[in-house]
Amino acid sequence: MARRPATLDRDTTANVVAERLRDEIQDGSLEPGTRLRQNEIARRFGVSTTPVREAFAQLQAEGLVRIDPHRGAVVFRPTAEDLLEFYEIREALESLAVERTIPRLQPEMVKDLSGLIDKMQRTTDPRKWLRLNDEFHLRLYSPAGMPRLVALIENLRDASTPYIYMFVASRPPGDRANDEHRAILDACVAGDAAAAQAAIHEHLRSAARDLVRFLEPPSDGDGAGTAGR
Amino acid sequence: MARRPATLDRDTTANVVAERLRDEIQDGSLEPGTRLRQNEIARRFGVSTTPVREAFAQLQAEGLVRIDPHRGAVVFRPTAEDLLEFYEIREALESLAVERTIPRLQPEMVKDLSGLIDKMQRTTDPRKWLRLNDEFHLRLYSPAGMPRLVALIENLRDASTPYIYMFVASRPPGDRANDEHRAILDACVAGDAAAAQAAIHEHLRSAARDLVRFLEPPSDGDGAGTAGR
DNA sequence: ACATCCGATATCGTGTACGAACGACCGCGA
DNA sequence: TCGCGGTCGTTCGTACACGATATCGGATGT
Repeated sequence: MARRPATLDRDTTANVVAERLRDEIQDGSLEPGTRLRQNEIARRFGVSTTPVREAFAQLQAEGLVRIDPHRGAVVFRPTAEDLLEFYEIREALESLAVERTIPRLQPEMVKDLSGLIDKMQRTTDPRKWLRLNDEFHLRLYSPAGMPRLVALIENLRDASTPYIYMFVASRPPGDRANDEHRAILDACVAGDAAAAQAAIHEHLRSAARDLVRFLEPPSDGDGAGTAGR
Repeated sequence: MARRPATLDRDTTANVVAERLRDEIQDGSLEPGTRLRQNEIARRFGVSTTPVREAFAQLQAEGLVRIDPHRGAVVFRPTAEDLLEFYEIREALESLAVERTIPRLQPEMVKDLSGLIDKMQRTTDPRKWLRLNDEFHLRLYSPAGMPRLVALIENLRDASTPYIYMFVASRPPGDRANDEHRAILDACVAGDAAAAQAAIHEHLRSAARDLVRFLEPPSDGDGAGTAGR
């Protein structure tokens, strides 16, 4: 059946399913904690269950869903501690990346990155802002010539994206992030590795602080607030 | 204790297939570059092809195999640069882990780790030595209370294990690694984070040096030494 | 009468078998 | 020698059967 124009199938269906699910998770269409039933997804995309399973596996590898054997897949819902851990790891990783980037940073790349910051400043749509944000960081690290490192960073960023999205959607992006980005870039241009790393630390720390504050509204007397997971 | 990270469960056959393949890759039974045909593997384990595919996906996520769409899976063969990159990333990650471990290190754990070093010193079997080596590092980092970080480190270690195995199998383990382990542990006991991190750096750097030297026999006029991959 | 425990049923994930699609290889022809 | 088409092998996708797990209802005991 599904005899679709094969031209667009340049990817395997498992990949396209994974891609669409990833988008839906990251922009909040699928909230953390949602249970993903493979039959339902398969029907929804007009495919069979096997590629859906493969897609689940991919997403699990990326940390976006969790699969409990014989029980199914749920959209991953990290705890506040998990998020803090992610950010600490990212501090170490992005610190290394920016250190390696600095000596190889080309002027044209600087211009490029600067343009990205400007564009972010003019963007109000959360989804677009997030995409630009990711693009800025990944492009910034690409001159380091360490593709695995960049991939790891990308994964970690993806894992917390749903929450950042919720946060950014709730209150406007704010200028602070833009200032911090500018500070990072300036330090890189100046060739000052220590300053750039410090700026990254500050950037990530403030983001983590915001996020945790956002996730844990002041008084939550433990209890079974969210029994999920 | 620290059982396998994500989904280890002898329950589903996909996991057991993945586990056995992982072992075979890591101890060299399956050399890097080998093409894995799902029918063959399925027959060999007496299962169907679907769980084999799932197993491939898991191993790809761990960086042990590479899957090209419509072409199949091959055991991953990192280049020398890839290995160097892994080790640089590990320096950052393990550095962070040991820093977080130090304030929480319990005396009994120290005794435990010390025992592991002794056992390694008495071990000549490469496979056993490797297993103890991994165990030492992962146990050392476990008090940090950062499970994701430990999982990342474990993945990176796994990715280079096949090569370390080849190296260790070719020439006896040597005492240097043991001395370095001892130095790391001593610094931790002394509560000297900086010294511990320096020791880790030294440990990883010397390992990386050995590995690269082993992979690239002296005179190789660049060229297409190993066109693989 | 209420709560608890237990068992039948339904639902969903897992594994098997088969057909379809794609890429690789070989031989034929110009 | 180089390009082209056919054939084969392998992977990818589908449909179905099995098994495990969760849910709901009923029976039992206090």
